Amino acid sequence: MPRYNILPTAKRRNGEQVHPCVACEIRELAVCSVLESHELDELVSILTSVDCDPGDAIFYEGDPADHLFNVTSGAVRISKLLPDGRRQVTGFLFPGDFLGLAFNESYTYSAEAVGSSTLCRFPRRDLERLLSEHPKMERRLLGMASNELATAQDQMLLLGRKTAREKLATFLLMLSARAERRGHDANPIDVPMTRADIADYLGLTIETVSRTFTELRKGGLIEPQGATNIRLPDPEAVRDIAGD
Amino acid sequence: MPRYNILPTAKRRNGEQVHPCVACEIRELAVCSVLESHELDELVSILTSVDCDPGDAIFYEGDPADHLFNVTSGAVRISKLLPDGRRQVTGFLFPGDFLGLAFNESYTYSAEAVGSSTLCRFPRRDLERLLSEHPKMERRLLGMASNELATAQDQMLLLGRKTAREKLATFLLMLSARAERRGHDANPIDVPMTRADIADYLGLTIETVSRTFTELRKGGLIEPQGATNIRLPDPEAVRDIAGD
DNA sequence: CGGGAAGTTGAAGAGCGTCAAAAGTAGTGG
DNA sequence: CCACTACTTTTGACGCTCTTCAACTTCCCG
Repeated sequence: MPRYNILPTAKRRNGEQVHPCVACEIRELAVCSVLESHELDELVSILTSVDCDPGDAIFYEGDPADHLFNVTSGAVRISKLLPDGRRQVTGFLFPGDFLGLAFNESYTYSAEAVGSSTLCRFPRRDLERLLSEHPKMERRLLGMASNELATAQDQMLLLGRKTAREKLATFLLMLSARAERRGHDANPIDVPMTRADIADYLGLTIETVSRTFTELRKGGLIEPQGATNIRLPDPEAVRDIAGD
Repeated sequence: MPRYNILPTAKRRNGEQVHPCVACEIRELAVCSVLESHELDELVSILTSVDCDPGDAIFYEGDPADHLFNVTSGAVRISKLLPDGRRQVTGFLFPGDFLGLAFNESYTYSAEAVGSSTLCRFPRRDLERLLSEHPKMERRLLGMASNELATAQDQMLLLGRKTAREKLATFLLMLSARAERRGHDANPIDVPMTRADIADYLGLTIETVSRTFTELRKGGLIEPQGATNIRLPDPEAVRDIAGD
């Protein structure tokens, strides 16, 4: 079960109390990047911090869409189910990513924490009011939505037309690129999700994912460094396999 | 080759000259729905009408993204290619749908007319200026983008987890629902696209699409009424097959 | 009519899924 | 620290859905 907290004030190294958003490491990536320091106060006033353990549900498909979120640490998995249990993971969200941008009354997908994660939660009504008062936030959100749309189309190309090998290669490069965008190392890649998550994201089974990882490892294209860490000795070779 | 025209004024039945957007049949579905009559003038001043024959390219993946579009008649196909020619159709657009919403410098996909189609074309710079002056247009666009995202996720579920049979059934119901939303009949469905388009949209081959159509026809689930028309004798049965 | 594209059908094969079992990993408590 | 359990991952054998390749048919437009 997620834990909901009011946002604590953060401390600078010298002990000075500062606005929590000002200390937020991923603010530049999030919606908040367009707000001035004094405007952040309005955001904080409607915001709750949410701590999640691995596997915690943030919301389920069909739940009333009362809240919007911003991932601040960890990783979140977005998924949809067919009635018989087949699952499609439609995306992984990382710090800075926005969650819940479906202007319907209900969520059309489920969201769960992959590893330990934290999120900023905004009541939808309050955020919508804030948005209409700050068109630049709306513009920022439109930009983020456009990017998500482009990502979704890349994923459709992957799901519809790529082989298992190409899918895995593309997946690893995606993780690498997203880590880099958040200021982390691009190369030894952190892979926090399980085989089941990866399989459901790539439209494969866990067995095929496992076999394909083995195949890439034996081909010298990946070097596992631990349970959740993979090194790419030759990123260009992986790029060649990924295709697009 | 598409033909570019300045937007002609439209005539009411009594011969009165009226603003072309006022006569536009699909205005309620498009971005334009949020604008007052006098605000439409600003839109018309930056707009060019584009007529396309079947197969005409509207733009290609990689082209500089200088224009945005609104489909006003016909149908448009959005697609991406892999270097070796494998193609994924990521969506079909119908009257009222917005095209080009990728705030990058280049288009990340190609757009082509499926049948004879017309579009409203806006220079990107001009439209962006207009958007920043009319936050309600921006809000409308954000809403449309959210809907597209939800559609994209449905399509990922289809591509990653559905069988050929389920894919075809879902596809037909999608066409039916979209026709209805535009005020057309939901049941004898107009299917203007080729087997190749359908195959590349559903992540299948043309042969599998053809075989599956035959199978559905022999099962009494669809009744072809002509080259581009299909009747569903029992829509509920099709819904059962579609799954979600 | 006639020619080219679009669609259908058949036979064979590949890639990935399914089922099953073994091996590895993590957490828990004595 | 080790044993016990539960879960995740890997590996193997086999089967099925969909693809590939090929031939044939139908449709359409000059």
